[in-house]
Amino acid sequence: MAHPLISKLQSIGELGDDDLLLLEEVGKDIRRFAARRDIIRDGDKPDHVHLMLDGWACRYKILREGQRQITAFLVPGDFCDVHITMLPRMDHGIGALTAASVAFLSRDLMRQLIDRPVIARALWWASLVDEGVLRAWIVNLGRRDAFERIANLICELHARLNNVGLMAAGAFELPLTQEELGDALGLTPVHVNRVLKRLHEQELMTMRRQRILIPDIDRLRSTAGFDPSYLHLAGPGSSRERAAGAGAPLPAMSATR
Amino acid sequence: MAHPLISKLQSIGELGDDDLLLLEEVGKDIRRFAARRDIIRDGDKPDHVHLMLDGWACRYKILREGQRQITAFLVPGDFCDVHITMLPRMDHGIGALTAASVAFLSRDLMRQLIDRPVIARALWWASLVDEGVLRAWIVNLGRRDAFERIANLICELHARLNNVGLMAAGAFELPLTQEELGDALGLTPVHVNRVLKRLHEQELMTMRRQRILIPDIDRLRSTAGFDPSYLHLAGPGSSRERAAGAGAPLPAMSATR
DNA sequence: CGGAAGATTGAGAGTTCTCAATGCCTGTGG
DNA sequence: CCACAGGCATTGAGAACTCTCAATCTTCCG
Repeated sequence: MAHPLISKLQSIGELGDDDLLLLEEVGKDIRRFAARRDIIRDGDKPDHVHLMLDGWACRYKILREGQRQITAFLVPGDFCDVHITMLPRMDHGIGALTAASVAFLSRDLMRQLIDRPVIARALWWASLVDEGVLRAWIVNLGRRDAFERIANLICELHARLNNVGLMAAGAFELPLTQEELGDALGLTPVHVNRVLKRLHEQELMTMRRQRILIPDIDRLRSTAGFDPSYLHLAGPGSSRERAAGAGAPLPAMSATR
Repeated sequence: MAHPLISKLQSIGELGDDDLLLLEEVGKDIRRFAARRDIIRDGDKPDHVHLMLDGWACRYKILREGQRQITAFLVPGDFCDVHITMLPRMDHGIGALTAASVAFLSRDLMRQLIDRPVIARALWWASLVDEGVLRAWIVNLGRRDAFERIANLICELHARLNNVGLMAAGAFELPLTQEELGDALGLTPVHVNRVLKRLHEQELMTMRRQRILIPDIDRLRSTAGFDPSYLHLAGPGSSRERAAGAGAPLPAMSATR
């Protein structure tokens, strides 16, 4: 069975048979984490690379006074910590938001993956997109009020999930409490609640029982001022975006954060 | 003459003679930009990779109502847009903050650089650190008030500049107006001004004439709650931090900052 | 059915923003 | 060398947005 990483890489580049063979190795060591459990802690020096196979997780950092800031959401196909291939230790933690399955890849396997040009290239693409997502997150926190902020995050998740086929007619699962949403957006849970109410009243979106309903995505996008270009998703018409010059076959899809 | 990229890479890894020879090529096509000029615009599809050689620049994004959010400061040795090696177009702009010299590297040269294992590895390290800086930026915007926010940014710049020898006894050049500082921190220039005044009154730091004075960096750090671990700087004793296990040649690299 | 976590709602306090006026500095032209 | 213009820095006052503290209601589960 094709795991999420395979789908993700395939949506970016053309994988060869040997690539696929190697990628099969990835599913060999799988571990499960319960919801709200840490997958990796700040300061850890993991000796495996972790890959999300199922469930949601988030990157987060805890400050002095115990406040938490979430810096990214991880969904199946996202790596938790490519960092540790190069950096000495984790500078943030990763926690499971739902029950989750995580593949543990040995350093050796990771190296083999990276030695495959097509895979390496796809991973690089994904990492650049992730960086764009981080920048968008900064813009969201720095320049938008709570209303636009929430709407924008939902638009982003909508776009990303839609892109990997996890969307059903204007609705999707969002396994987050209002508090977690606040930790991601730099808001208190109380304020998240009030703004959510306002979004609901204006019929822009509804969050109920870990589920998001969006009656009219275009209207939500325009009132949120959402511009998906940073996700570099393949446009409907555009067969696929293409790097300006070089002749690399590399399209879109996002990931992480 | 050794340009900033060489110093930067050398501080990360041991460069061979052929590496150095290749890096000499980097200085062949240099262009200058006046202060406040765009180096690259949002949406551009540059066919060269740009490298900062001298001066400061910033990544930024302009929103609907014209508000600007700065997402990174670029100093000599930082790449402006490794992205375009893979992604189709810029999803943000880059502007010179001071007069700046920028090296233009052809795609071909860029490819040759990436083919060098040591250089690729160093670039990848830098890119991972940059990602950590982006996450720290998010934490700063999401969970700190204006006072800690400004103090933290200054602490970070202090640490980074100190690390590359651009610091002189508790003081350094910061070629930013209060408005630009606000654009980086998600604050209005008026509020930046008031908080700067408070920081000055408490003798934590002074910003005057594009220059930062820090009487006691440890005090500033502790009141700011600054934790430099995300910069992964070489500790004084520790020759260099080192990845837990292996050392492999790797591909990618990413951007700047 | 009882508990506990999460969602709601109200009231009051703080932080940050907006609008505006004024002061300071630097570079230019006379 | 001095006057003036324009950009930036300061300061004041009031408005807006978010937060804190608390109480109450719902929903989920054992």
